[in-house]
Amino acid sequence: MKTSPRRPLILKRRRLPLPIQNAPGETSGEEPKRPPAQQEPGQAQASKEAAESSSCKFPAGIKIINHPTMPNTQVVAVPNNANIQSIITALTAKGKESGSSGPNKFILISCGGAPTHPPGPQPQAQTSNDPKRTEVVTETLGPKPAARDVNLPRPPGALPGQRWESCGMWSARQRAGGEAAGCTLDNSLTNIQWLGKMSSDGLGSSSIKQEMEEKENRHLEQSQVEEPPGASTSWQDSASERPPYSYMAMIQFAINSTERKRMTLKDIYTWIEDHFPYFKHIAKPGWKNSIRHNLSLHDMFVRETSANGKVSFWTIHPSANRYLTLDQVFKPLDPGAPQSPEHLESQQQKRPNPELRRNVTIKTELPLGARRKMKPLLPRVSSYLVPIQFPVNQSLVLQPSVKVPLPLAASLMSSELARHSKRVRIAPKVLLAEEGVAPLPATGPVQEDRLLLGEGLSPLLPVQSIKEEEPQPGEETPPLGRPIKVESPPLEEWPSPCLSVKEESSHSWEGSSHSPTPRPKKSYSGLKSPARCVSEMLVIKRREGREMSRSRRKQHLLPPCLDEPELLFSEGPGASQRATELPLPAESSEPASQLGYSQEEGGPFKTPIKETLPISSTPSKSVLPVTPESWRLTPPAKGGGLDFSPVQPPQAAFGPLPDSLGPTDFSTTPLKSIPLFDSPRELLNSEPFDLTSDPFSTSSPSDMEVPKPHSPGPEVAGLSANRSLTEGLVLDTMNDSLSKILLDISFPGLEEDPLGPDSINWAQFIPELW
DNA sequence: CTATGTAAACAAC
DNA sequence: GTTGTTTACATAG
Repeated sequence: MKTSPRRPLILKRRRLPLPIQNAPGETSGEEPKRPPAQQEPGQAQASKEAAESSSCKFPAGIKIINHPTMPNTQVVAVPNNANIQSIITALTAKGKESGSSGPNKFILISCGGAPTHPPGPQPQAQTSNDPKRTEVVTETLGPKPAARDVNLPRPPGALPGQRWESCGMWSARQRAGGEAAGCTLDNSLTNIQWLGKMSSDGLGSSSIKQEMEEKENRHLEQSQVEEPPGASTSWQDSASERPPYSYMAMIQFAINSTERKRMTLKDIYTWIEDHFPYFKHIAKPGWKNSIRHNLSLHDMFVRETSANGKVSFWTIHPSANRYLTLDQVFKPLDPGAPQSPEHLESQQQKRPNPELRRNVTIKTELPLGARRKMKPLLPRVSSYLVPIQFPVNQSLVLQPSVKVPLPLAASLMSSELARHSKRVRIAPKVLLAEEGVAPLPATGPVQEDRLLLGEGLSPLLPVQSIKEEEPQPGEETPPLGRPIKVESPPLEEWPSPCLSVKEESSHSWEGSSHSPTPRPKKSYSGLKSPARCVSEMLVIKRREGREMSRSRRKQHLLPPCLDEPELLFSEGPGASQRATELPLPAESSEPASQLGYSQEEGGPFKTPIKETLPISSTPSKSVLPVTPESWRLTPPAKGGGLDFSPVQPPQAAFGPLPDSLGPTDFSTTPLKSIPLFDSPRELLNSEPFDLTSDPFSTSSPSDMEVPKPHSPGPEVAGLSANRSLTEGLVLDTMNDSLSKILLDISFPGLEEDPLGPDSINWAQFIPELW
């Protein structure tokens, strides 16, 4: 597929059969795996049917009302279990029929309904039911061309209970499953999956891809360490070709394929061999040396020792972990089916294009084999859209929580960033030194990315950190000295409590702090105390060091913060507090806010480092250009391209979200849709959160009642209690675009009603919703 | 320069 | 021999 530049992919995708309702969202279901690209036919049909019928008629439960203030715009309340695709198809037909003179824009919002999805668990977040949501914000989806899929967040499997972490847009494929899985974010912001998902989750149900992904993930996870070789099948064909992923990326895939997100060296070897036959059959034996070399070299890989000290597990520093999984990345290219740009490689690396989103253009492939069947997806950067991070999953609705915005913003930012710049790295690598940040789950200073991402998985962090424990029960950790070696430097380095990080010995910078060991290598510890460190340090040691020798030492992670975007809220840094301490996801309380800043964190982190990140991964250097440093993210992964940014969804943040608001009436809020921005960036610039802007064409100012404050942070925060954000879709049949939007719902009841007089009481229009 | 990939020397088990 | 850490070199971008 190519993408036309403007045409929203989504629409295209629409054609595909999405799984409908039912979605499979659940994990359970699972469909058989299908190739990613396509969906099942059957479904497709179904959708068609729906569509057709729909042209005018829509499934039961769907409510359509004219938007009070926006011309040619109708608000469509879709039951959760409805097949969103069908609805979209029908609406599109309807809009086309109407042409410019009639309703040609539709704002879809979930109104509850039987949830198809997963039954069970719902995250707290969900509450989808609330209907109240209305308007606003934006998003991005779409338009852009390349987008691939946005994933919606929740993995089916994810348990609500666990906080889901939604990974936000990025898919979280990983199921969290029991563990925390992290979410994986996909890096690709572009995924469209969300569509599918929406259905399931929010609107409809199903997302095809996700499922697929999940499946894969499952495999991975299940197999965790060892999977059956077959799993990777996708590739198999290409077996003999060298995978387009760097060792770093493969290691991440391997580690992230496990629930615990840790793996022994041997298992890493095994996983790689199983998934990439090339290494099993063709590569020289030296590849293992390279794996080890990469593990030692990159700070993002942290070695943890079991409690008893007998077993070493390699983990990915939470701050740097983008939770990449093979599925996310890889897609078989088929000759026939070209994947689209999307897949392209991410490569960031390779492609110089700055802007191009990877998508399209790129494809690049690796030099090597030139084409590999596997395509690397994109990674980190997002393409245009950033997905929203809300946990959309289930319901579209975002949680009302106030904070939400931030996260979103963050996410957006990140994505954007990515876009703009070249690759943004979302997940920065943290410099170790600097890092401090990361790990902390709870306390820590912010973790930037993680937060963003999703750390949500909160569990992850903790888990990981904890990891020690589990493993060997027996041992346990001795607290004190656990067997492990931790050498971590004192706080500074990694703040995170949990994780262990390795330290670097070398860092001079850090050196200072840490002490002791002559050479510290990494350490990990289990928990470290919570010290948070300040990242201030940040120094970059990095290479800068030439100090070090020239050789490369470990690549440090950058502090995420740095990268992070403060952007979102551009404004203000001030506003944001950086959360230094953000609570963990778990904490919940205010997740969002936290998240938000998390990004900002940058502060803490920031990487001084040269702009370029020292880090290893690296996507590209380019990053900078675009955005200055504000966020520069570092991509951790360098993998050939794959770095995926870690983007993490802020799930946690959301997760916690309260459902709190009950539905109340909201008053109005006009919707603002998001225009399709070409670039996410635009969105951002445009004030992401600002509700004000109206995407849709016109937007009437009036409409915008939304708070929108300009100031980002605040804004978000600003949402008053009576308001909530939720996610919705804007279908513009004039442009054939489908965009995600955040709806800001306000509840009129409250005195405060920000909206003001103007506001509209949606309840009046769509009682069902509320 | 940076990111990667390789190879290899060493050290600790 | 395995696992880890580090150096060196080489190469592509």
